[in-house]
Amino acid sequence: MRAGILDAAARLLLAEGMGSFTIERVAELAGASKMTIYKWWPSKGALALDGYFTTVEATLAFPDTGDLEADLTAQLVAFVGLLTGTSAGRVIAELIGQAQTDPELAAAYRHRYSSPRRELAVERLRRSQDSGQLRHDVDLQVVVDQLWGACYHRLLLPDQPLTEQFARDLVHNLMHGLLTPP
Amino acid sequence: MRAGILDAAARLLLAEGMGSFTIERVAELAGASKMTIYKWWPSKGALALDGYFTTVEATLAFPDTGDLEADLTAQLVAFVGLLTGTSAGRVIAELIGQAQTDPELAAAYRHRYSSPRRELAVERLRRSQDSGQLRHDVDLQVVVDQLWGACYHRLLLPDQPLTEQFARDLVHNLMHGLLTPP
Amino acid sequence: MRAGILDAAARLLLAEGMGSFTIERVAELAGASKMTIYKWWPSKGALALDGYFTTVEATLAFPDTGDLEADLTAQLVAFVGLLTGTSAGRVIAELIGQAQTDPELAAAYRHRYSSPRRELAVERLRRSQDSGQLRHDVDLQVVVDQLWGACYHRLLLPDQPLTEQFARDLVHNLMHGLLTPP
Amino acid sequence: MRAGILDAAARLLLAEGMGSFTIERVAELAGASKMTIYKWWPSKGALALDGYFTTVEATLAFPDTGDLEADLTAQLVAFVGLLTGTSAGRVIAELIGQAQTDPELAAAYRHRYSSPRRELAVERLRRSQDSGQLRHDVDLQVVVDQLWGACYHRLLLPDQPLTEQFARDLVHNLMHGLLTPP
DNA sequence: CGATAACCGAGACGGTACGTCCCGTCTTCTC
DNA sequence: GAGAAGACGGGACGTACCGTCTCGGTTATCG
Repeated sequence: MRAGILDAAARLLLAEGMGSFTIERVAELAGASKMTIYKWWPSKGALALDGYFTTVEATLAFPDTGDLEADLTAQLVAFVGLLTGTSAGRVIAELIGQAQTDPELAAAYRHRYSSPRRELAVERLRRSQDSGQLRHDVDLQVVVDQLWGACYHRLLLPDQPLTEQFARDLVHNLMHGLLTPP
Repeated sequence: MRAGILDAAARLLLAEGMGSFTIERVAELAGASKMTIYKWWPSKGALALDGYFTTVEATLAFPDTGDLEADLTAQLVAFVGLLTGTSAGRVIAELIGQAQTDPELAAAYRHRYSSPRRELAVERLRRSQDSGQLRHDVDLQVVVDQLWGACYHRLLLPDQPLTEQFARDLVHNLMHGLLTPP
Repeated sequence: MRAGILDAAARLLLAEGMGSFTIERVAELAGASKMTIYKWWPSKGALALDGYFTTVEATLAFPDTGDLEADLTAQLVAFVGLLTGTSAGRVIAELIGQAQTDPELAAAYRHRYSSPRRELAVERLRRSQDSGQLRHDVDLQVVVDQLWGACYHRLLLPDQPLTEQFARDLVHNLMHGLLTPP
Repeated sequence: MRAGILDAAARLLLAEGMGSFTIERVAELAGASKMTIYKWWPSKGALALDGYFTTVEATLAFPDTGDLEADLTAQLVAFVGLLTGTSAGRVIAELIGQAQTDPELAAAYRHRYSSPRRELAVERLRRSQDSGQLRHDVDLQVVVDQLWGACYHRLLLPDQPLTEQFARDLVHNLMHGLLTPP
């Protein structure tokens, strides 16, 4: 029953987005009772998130070829591709949006998705820092916000397009700095 | 009447957040009819945004002392201060959240707030680029995402704290790059 | 809209009885919103009663031919005919049943139906008492319970059948007493 | 287990009335499973009735002193006392109310309570009829409705109060008739 | 200056979804 | 192997807002 509900939730979410995502419609689609849903998920956002990640489970493994710049670029290009090439972008944006007024969803998103991702990235960065490639005084968490956070920014506040070139620029800018070399 | 409605909207928004922000409650608070509100605002998000900026109108002028790094740091520190020191942070986060499923609000936010801000920042950056301080191959819009976008990231997905040090790190990282100098 | 709702309520009540009488179904049948119903009726029983009497409005005028015994018999025979010959019997029984746990309905039933009926009967009886036909020490309200109340008893607790003969017996017993004349 | 369930049912019924009488709450109170209850009682009304009579078991034996009028008066006064002096009145009213839409309860009430009571009364009356005190053409079942039925009427449709005097009047009216003696 | 139009408050209305409660059935696990 | 524990689909409850829609009464403009 849990599986059926999650499946129905994912189907509804991908087909119609959070705007039409309703506990009643999920229950109907899943042939389940609303009570059953309320028993297991604290909010509709939490259900949407759970349904989304259970079926989609984007794996985006983090490459480590030794060339940090290439690895980061590859990862970010893939991330941008996911956000723009599939319906994942809209769904993630709507989930994050919902999370702003749904603490349960916010917590779930953090524990389930965003924290582990940050950690993966930090680990990869730390290896380069340990090998002396990156400066030792750099707070690697900040780096994450300047790369992936920048992508989320363009996803959520789409003033400017989210392109592969954007992903490449992010890495290049941050690696080499903006200042004209002396 | 417009003024009264905007005032009521702002009061409600600051007092209870988007979760309780309802056109009916705004109408009641303002002593206005719902029809009047619908006549002037296309969605509750647009009203919330309008109410917020009409009363708060954060001005955050962009300094230009000639020292780009200092100017950016000052600006970002002030921005972080706004987001964390007042109720503006929560309100902005909830507005952006709402905008994910409210196209009217998204457009309004873009035209009214985020685009002009980007442009101000880009102009300041361009002056430094023109003067040769910044590399000429840098896309300045990307820089905006790597500074302000990173702040929004920590606002909307608060895995990591949004501190003054974070703001300083953003500028330093990006200006000088992460790579260990040869 | 009130009229449409009352009509729908009456149709549902007569067609399916109180068991299926649901505010949601009335709303659906009437093409009305549940809120509209809740705005005007304090309970589903009150709505059922209102719907019932608005459309049925049993008039059962009280005859006064001068012959009390004949008048009472005629009235009671007609009453029994209404209770057994139409669907009114079941509906009234269910309304009274519902009223046992629905104070709003109980009050409505009393003011709207049962009190005026008692009064009509008492008036007719009083005329006979004034003319000396009935003993002056008789509490006429008690008489009502011994005639109509007895019918309700057989309606609500159907151990014994509710027949025309029963109606006739009620009047005869009470008029002449049970004791063997000396 | 049966005993525990009946006890819980009775406690709940007396404490909160039929409005809050729920199979789930009885199960919880009794520490029993709902299945167990459904195995033994066909409806919640049947359970309520069973619980009520198992613990209360009003005995109200029927006196026979040879003086019919005194016996009937004593019995009815006691009956009215039960209905008004204890919580039995409300419970019985609610049970009869529930029975209007619960056939299982209606049947149970009839077999368990109302039929035997009628029979007791009829037997007492028949003895007086056999002894020539009562007229032979009187249908004794009708008499029951004109005495006890009248009390139920005032219980279920409380337009007029249910008093000891009422009980006395019932007997006197019916015994002696209403007509002014010639 | 008085008629006439626009505007706006008030709030009713059909809807949709909410989150809760209880029904009657069922499975599971324990004693 | 009976029974507690409780999950489950179903359906109604009463509430909150949505966005649309009349109503009147008050302004404010124009004849």
